[in-house]
This record gives sequence, structure tokens and C-alpha cells, in this order.
Amino acid sequence: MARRVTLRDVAKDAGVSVTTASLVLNKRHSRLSEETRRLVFEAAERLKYVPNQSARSLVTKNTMLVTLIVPDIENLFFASLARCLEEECQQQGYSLIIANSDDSRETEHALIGQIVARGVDGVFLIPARESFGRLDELQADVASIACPVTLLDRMVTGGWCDGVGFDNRHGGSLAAQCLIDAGHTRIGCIAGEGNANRRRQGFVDTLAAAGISLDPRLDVVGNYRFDSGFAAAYAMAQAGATAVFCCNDLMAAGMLRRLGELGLRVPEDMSIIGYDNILARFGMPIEVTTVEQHVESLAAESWRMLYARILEHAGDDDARPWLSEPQTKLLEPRLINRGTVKVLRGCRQGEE
Amino acid sequence: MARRVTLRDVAKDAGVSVTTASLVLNKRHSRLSEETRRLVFEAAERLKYVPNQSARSLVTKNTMLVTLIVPDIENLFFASLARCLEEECQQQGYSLIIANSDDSRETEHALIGQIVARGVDGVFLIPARESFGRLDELQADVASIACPVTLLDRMVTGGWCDGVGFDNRHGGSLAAQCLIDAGHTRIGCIAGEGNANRRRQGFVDTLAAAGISLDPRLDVVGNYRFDSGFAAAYAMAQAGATAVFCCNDLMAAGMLRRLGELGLRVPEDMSIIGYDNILARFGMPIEVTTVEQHVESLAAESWRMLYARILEHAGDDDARPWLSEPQTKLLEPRLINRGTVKVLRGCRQGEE
DNA sequence: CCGGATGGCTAAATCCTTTTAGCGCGCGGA
DNA sequence: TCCGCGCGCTAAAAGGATTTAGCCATCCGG
Repeated sequence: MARRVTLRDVAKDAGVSVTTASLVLNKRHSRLSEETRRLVFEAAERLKYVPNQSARSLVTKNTMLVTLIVPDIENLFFASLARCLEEECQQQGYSLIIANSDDSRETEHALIGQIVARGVDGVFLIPARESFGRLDELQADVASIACPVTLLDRMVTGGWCDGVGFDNRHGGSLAAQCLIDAGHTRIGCIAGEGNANRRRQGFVDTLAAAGISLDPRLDVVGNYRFDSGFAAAYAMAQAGATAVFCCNDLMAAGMLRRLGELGLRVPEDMSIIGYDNILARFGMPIEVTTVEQHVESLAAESWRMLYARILEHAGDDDARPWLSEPQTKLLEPRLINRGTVKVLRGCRQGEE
Repeated sequence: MARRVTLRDVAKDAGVSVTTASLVLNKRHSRLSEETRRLVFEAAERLKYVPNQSARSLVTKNTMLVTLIVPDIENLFFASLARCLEEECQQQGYSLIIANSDDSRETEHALIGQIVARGVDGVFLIPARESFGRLDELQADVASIACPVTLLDRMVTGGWCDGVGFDNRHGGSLAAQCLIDAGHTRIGCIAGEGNANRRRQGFVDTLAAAGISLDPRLDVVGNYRFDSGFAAAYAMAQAGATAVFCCNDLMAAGMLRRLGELGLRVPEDMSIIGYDNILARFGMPIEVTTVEQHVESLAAESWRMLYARILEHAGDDDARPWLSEPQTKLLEPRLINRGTVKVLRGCRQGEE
């Protein structure tokens, strides 16, 4: 293969030393004449010089690579997140390696091993579900990574690692408040493991504060997928719920569909609140009142945090910087009203 | 930062030369005593040695990185594909960098520039929509890449570059045959740019061969998204179609939903065929007869092709290997019957 | 006229591996 | 005795950048 153009070639062509060429091209022109700079740039241009990233990494010790470990990119929320993160990284010249842990502790462990070997500059980690109960293993793995790590969306409040996520309890409470304000009292909820459960918690607490309790028959466990919303719809309607809080939009979509099949109208016969506001991004403009998690913000905020760490890390010769004082940032979700919550007669509030 | 353990450290610890250590660890034990090998392995183990990939890349000239340029990872089909490709690559020890072109020619161009700079070992490229009409630019970009490139899903039959995709015309023809066999004659189609249009072509041709023509009012242009299926449903029903071919499942889902709202039953009042069979992977088990594109096969096949090229490429000192004779592989889609096509009375075929 | 500062540039060291070329030794055959 | 060979191992080069230390003029102030 025709050898690639090296810096030496450029230097020779420009009639200067390799050092000078490097200095010019990296804009480190401490004291270089305009003339010399022009010569080097022209030579580089003419020869179509592209620096060898491996060689550069070898000496600068940064690879301009960031890894994202995601449980499953085939999850709409994570797909969106990956998209936004990639954009953020790209803007600063970093490339994003994406790897799926498949929610498996073992796979996650293996991937982290690879990361160590490859020596990336930073890591976004969305812990696998299987790591929830195996915190010590996860921590050990993270500790073995020689570059900054930021936890995303899950397990972010541990305080042992940088983390950015959403305030799920507060999101649940927003949903509850919306239903309370609309005068609902027979309310259902379909939750699920992890964050969904936190949403449910905020939801339940807020209802309780308003003197409303969740009928156990209306308090079901979902799986974040369309089918569990679909499956739960009938029982909800049967049990006489007037409103249901679905802990993500996909379950809400399943429920909407099933209700439609059952001949029930939303919101006339049943009010629905979803969570995520992710469907629209995928060309599925399901009209449902929902608690939005602004993915762009999550991506921007976490990159900001990781990038800052990467910069710190570069200029240090001692300990792991982010072990010093891990940061946690919780973003606030926001209710988006799309009219699938019916205001019950005689229960209007706030308006005269 | 505590300097990472290098090969020199291992060698010193094991009491051998760096060369020997390298030889042992890379399993190139041409002629090394069992004893020496043990020593080196133990030292490496003890010191937790991890080779520096940058240094290795510098000399071996391969980075163990593969890039996937995808128009938009927030497209269900591409998300699935990315997932599968990542798995394939991972298995051979390669990491996958994912970058979104956003269907923009300019972004694609910029990304390819980065690829050249980073020097990855292989590239999966799903061309941006904007590149469809600017083939020469795309070709120039691809030619500038110094490693094997495989086109995926789009523009794969050009013959100027390796490519793997599905036979879209044939897929369309499968859909048509299904409807013909069921005795439908007033048939609608919602297509779209690119592959959808190829599917439509196969569909139309096969219908024509059976003496059926598509009413122009029933021949609409979609955008691959839920909403365009949703929007087209009413017109289809109005115009008296008994069956509609939706060129992807998302449009089929939109149509199903709208038909439901209109009080029309599927398949009793309207038969529907989708395309992709992608929704189930995302937890949306929409029951619709569809033409399946087996994503795993696409991923496996394209990785096989790319990997073979990477191996060729490694051992060559001359021309670009894949310029010699580009390969094209078309995979066959498959009809999955899920009962959303009604067999019209008096038109049964094949069964007695 | 001299010493020191400064401007413009470069030689050489360094980063860490892989890989090539070959060294020294013991042994078997001539 | 000597040659050649295979074995086990290693010194040194190569790979392409960044970075440190410093050289040589010129210029300015005293």
C-alpha cells in the first residue's frame, strides 16, 4: 500500500525541520515567521497530509475516543441518547465507540476490560440491570478504568462516581399532581424495575399526600415494553380506574392501543399519562400527555461533565481526579400536556 | 498519573528481553522454552500488564477499529443493524465507532475525513440520502479512504464498491403475490424515496403481470414514518381499496392506528402488508403481515465481507484490494404471514 | 564595543510495541 | 578437529508524531 504521507515528508517538502512542521500544524507557533507557516501549510495541503493518530496518541496519551456502554441500543431512549452523545463528542473532535452490555454483568465486565486495553479518553456508562445488585463488582470494574467515567441515567446518585440522570421521583410526582389537579381518585399505575419504580414512588407519595391511595389491583409491574401496557389495559378498565400513569411511553402506547380495541376513548373513558416523550423522535407521534425527559439535555450535561474531567485528567500526574469528589447532577423532567388527561367535572382547581 | 505498566516492565520483572516478552504474549512462540513462557505470563499477570494499543497500532498499522456511518441511529432499522454489527465486530475483537451523517452529504464528507485521519481498519457505510444524486462526490470520498469499505442497505448494487443489502424489488413482489393470491384487486401502496420506491417497483410490476394496475389515487408517497401511514389511511379507505402495501412497518403501524380510529377492522375491512419486521425488536409487537428483512443476516454477511477485505488488505503492499473486483451481495427478504391479509371469497387459490 | 535578551528554527529524545537480523552454544556428522 | 545447524534468546531498528533543550543571529541598551 502506498505509504501514507508523514510529517517528515511535509517538512522536507516545505524545506523546514520536522519540529517546525509539527509546531506550525498544531498552531503552537510560539515564534514562527509568517513565511515559514505559509510554506508548511502549503506543503501539507499539497501532499494531503493527515497526521497519524496512533503516533500522536502514543506521545500525547490521548486517543480522542470515548466509549459508551449501553445496555441495549435497541431501546428507544438509549438510541436517542447515543445519537445526542455522538453529536456532542463529534463537536469536540472525539469519536464515540458504542458497545452493548445487553444488561448483562458479565458482558459489561468484559467490555470494561476492552476499554482499559484500548485506552480511551473517557467513558459513558449506563450500568447493566444485572449490576444493580452487584454494586461492589461494578465499582471494582469502574475503578480499573484509567480514565474519567460518567454514569448515565442509572445508579447516578451513588456518590462514588460522576453521574448525570433525571429526577425520577420528581417526574412521578409531576404525573401524580396532574391527575390530582384534574380530580382523579381511582388511579392506576404501571411501573417496572429500576427508574420506573422510582417514578412510581414519587407518584405514590404525592398521591398519598393528597389523601389518595393506589388500589393494589391497579398497581401493576410492567416491563417497559409495549406489550405490558397492552396487557394491563383491560384490568385497569375492569377495575374502574379513571386514569393510569404509565412509567414509559411505550407502555402508554400499548395501553392506548388496547383501549382502542376495547372501544374505550381516551381521555373520555380513561385518562393516560406516559413518561419519556421519546416516541416522537422515532416518527411515532403518539398523542399522549407525558413527563418529558429531555434527552438532549442529558447528553449535553453529561458530556460537559465528562469533558471537564478529561481536561483535568490530562494535566495530572497523580491520583484519579474523579475519585477526589464525584459529582452528581439530576435533571428535572417536565410535564407535557397533550390532552389525554380529562378534567373531571366538579373538581376544577385553580381556575374560577 | 501513575505510569501504565509497559512491556519493558514485564520483561525486566520476568528477567528476559522485551523481544521475548512480546513474542510470548503474542503467542508467536516460535522457539521459546516452556519455562520462559511461564515467567513472562506470570510477570504480566502480576503487574497487570495491558498492551498499549496506540503503540501497537503504530507498528502493525491496524487499529482494531471499525466505523459505521449511519444516516440516523434513531431509525429503528439502523439501530437494529448497529446493534448486530457491534456484536459481530466485538466477537473478532474490533470496536465499532458509530457516527451519524444525518442524511447530509456534507456531514458524511466530514465524517469520512475523520475516518481517514483516525485510520480505522474498515468502514461500514450507509450512504446519506443526499448522496443519492451526487454519486461522484460519494465515490471520491470513498476512494480517499485507505481501508476497505462496505456499503450497507443503500446503493449497494453500483458495482464500484463492496455492498450488501436486500433485494427490495423482490420483497415488493412478494407482497404483491400475497395480495394477488388472496384475490385482491383494488390495492393501494404507500412508498417513499430510495428503497421503498424499489419495493414499490417490484410490487407494481408483479401486480401488472397479474393484470392488476395501481390506481394513481391509491399510489401515494410516504416518508417512512408513522405519520405518513396515519395520514394516508383515510384516503385509502375512501377510495375503496381492499388492501394496502406499506413500504415499511412504521407506516403500516400508522395506518393500522388510523384505521382503528376510523372504526375499520383489519383484515375484515382492510388488508395490510408491512415491510421490515422491525417493530417486534423494539417491544412493539404490532401484528401485521410483513416482508421481513433479516437484520442479523445483513450484519453477519456484511461483516463477513468486510472482515475478509481487512485480512486481504493487511497483507498487501500495492493497490486497494477492493478496487480489484467489488463484490455485491443481495439478501432475500421473506414474507411473514400474521393474518392481516384477508382471503377474499371466491378467489382462493392453491388450496382445494 | 560588549553582554544579554529575544526571535526563529532544529537536533535529539521520547512514547511503546513489533519485527528483523543475528548471536552464542552445544551437538552430530565428516 | 572442524563445520554447519538448530535452538533459545536478544539488540536494535522502525513506526510517526510531540516536546525539550538549545543553537545561532540579530538587536538593543549601556
